[in-house]
Amino acid sequence: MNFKGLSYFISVFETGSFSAASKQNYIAQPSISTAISNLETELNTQLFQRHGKGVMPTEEGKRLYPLAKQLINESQAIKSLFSQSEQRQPFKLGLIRSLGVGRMSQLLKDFTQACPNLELTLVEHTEESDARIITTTDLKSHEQFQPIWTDCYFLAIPANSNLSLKSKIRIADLHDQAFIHRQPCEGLTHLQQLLDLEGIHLQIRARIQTVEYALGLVAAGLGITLVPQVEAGVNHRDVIFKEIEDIELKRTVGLAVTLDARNLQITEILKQLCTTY
Amino acid sequence: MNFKGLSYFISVFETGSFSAASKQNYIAQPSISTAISNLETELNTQLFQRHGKGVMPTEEGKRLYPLAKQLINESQAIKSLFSQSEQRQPFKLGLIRSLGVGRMSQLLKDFTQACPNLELTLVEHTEESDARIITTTDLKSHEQFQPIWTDCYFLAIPANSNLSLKSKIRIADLHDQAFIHRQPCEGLTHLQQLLDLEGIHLQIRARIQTVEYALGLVAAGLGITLVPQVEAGVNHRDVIFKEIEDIELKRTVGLAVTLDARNLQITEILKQLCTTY
DNA sequence: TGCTAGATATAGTTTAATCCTATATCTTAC
DNA sequence: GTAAGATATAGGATTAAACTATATCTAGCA
Repeated sequence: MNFKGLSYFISVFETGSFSAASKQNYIAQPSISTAISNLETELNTQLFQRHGKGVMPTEEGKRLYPLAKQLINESQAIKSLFSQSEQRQPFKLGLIRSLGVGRMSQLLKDFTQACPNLELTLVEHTEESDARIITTTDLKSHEQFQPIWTDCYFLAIPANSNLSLKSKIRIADLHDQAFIHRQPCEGLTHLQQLLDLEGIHLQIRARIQTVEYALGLVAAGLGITLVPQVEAGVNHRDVIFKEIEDIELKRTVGLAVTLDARNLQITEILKQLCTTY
Repeated sequence: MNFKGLSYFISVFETGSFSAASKQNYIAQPSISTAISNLETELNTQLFQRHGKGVMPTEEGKRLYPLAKQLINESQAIKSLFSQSEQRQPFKLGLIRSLGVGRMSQLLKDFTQACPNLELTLVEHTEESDARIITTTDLKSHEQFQPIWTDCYFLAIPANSNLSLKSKIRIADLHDQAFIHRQPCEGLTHLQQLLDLEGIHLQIRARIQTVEYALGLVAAGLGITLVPQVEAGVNHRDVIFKEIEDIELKRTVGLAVTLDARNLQITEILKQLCTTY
C-alpha cells in the first residue's frame, strides 16, 4: 500500500475514468491502470468494473473510497502542519464556564506545545469556533466528542450550617434546606430530579448564573449550593465542600470538534492529546 | 510522503536508533538514514538529534510520532479489512433500549453493508462490547463519541384525557396530572427538574422501565408519560403524542467507541458512517 | 592521549518500482 | 462496419530505493 496508489484510486473514483484520472495527475493512462491493478491485487478484491465508457466502482470500491480519502487527507494534514510551521494559524477554541483554571491552563499549555504554530483565541462556547470544550449536554449533532474529564459535583455548605457538622450527607438531609440555584448546571438538573422523586423539597433563596457568586452567597450563609468538583478544589473562606453519599452526580467535559476540513490537522492532534487525560 | 518513510520513522522513534530500526525492518542502516533525511527535508524540520549513542527525537519528532503511528495503523487497518474479507470478524455492538426499531434496522443494515465480513452481535449497552450506541449520559471517559440522532421527547397522552383536547400543551398544563414514571430516562430527568423549578407537581401513578409498558398504561388511561420521538412515531391505539410547547426536551444518541486497537478498522468505518445521518 | 566499539553519514553501484511510448483489445455510437 | 474513446499489455527509459563499502563522529576505557 502506498499514498500514490491510493491517490490515483481516489482520482479514478471521482472522475469515473482511468484516462481522466491520468490527465488529472499528469501521468500516462497505463500508469493508472497498473496502479489500480496493483491495489486490487494487494487488497485481494476488485475495485472497479471496466467497460467501454469508463469504469464503475464495485461495492468494495465504494467502501474503500471514504477510507482512502480520509487517509490521504490526514497525510496531507500532517505534511502541512510541519511545512507551514513558520506562519501562525488562527484557531478559535470555545469554552464553557466553570472549567477550573488550574487544569484548563495545563490543558491549554499542552495544546500550544503540541501545536506551536497556533494562534489560539478563546471564546464563549456559543460563539463560532474550530473546537469547543463543553459538556455532553451542549454537544451538537455534527460534532464529534472526545471526553477529557469526568467531574463529580460537591455541595458547598456554609461553615455555620447544621449540615457542616454531619460526617456523611445523604440526599434526605437536604430536605427544606435553603438553596442557591445556579443555571445552567447539569448536576443541579439531575439533583433536582432525584429530590423530586424522593419528595424532598428545597427552599430556593437565590437564582444566579456564575459559580463565583453562588459560592459568595454560600460564604455569606444564605444557603447551600452545588458546584462541580474542580471549583470545590479552591479554598473558600467559610465554605465547606462535601459529597452527597447516596447518589452520584457528575458531568462529562470533553473536546467537541466539527468534521470540517479547514483545521483538520490541528483538531486531530487535539483529539489525540485529549485521550491522554 | 510515503508509508515506508513513516514506518521507518516510527521504528527509529521506538528503538531510539537508526541501526536498530534497520535490523527491525531487515534493511541496511544507510537506507534508514536517507529515509529519515528525506522525511526531514519534506517536512522542513529536524526530527532527531544524532549523537554517538543513537538518536533522540526533537520536539517536532515527538509531535510527529503519534500522528504517524495513527496513520500507519489506519492504513494497515484498511488493508486487513479488505484482504481478510474471507473470514468473518466477530463484533459486539452494545445498544440501549428504546432506540426505535425502524431507524435502528436501517442503521444496522448500513453497518453490515459497509463491513460485509462482520459477524455482528447485539448486546446490552452495559455488557462488554467493541462499540456502543448510547446517549451522552452513558458515555465513558475512555470512549470517543460520534452523534447520530437528536431525539425530542413527546408526551404520550390518553385519548380520553383532558390534555388531548388542547392544541398546544405548556408545561403549566402538567400540574397535578397523573403521570407514569419511567427510569432510566434522560428526558424525564430534565422535565422533572423544570417542573420542580416552576413548582409544578406530578402525581406519580406507576414506576416502570420499558417504553412499551409505559405506553400500555397510557393507553389504559392511567396517566400521561414522556417518550422519545422515535417511539412516538408508531401508531398506538388510544394514545396521542404531543410536544410540550414552551420547553425543549431532547437527547443525543450516538456511537461510542473505545480507542482500542483490536477492531480499529471496523470502528473507524462505523464512525465515518455515523457522520452521514 | 590514543584506541576501540558502536553509531550515523556519504559515495557509488545494483535492484526494483514507476512511468513512458506504442500498440492491442474492447465497447459504444452512428 | 467503422470510428471514437476507453482500458490492457509489452518493452524500454527513468527514477527511487536498497545495498556494499567506507568515512566520520562520539563515548568509554586503558
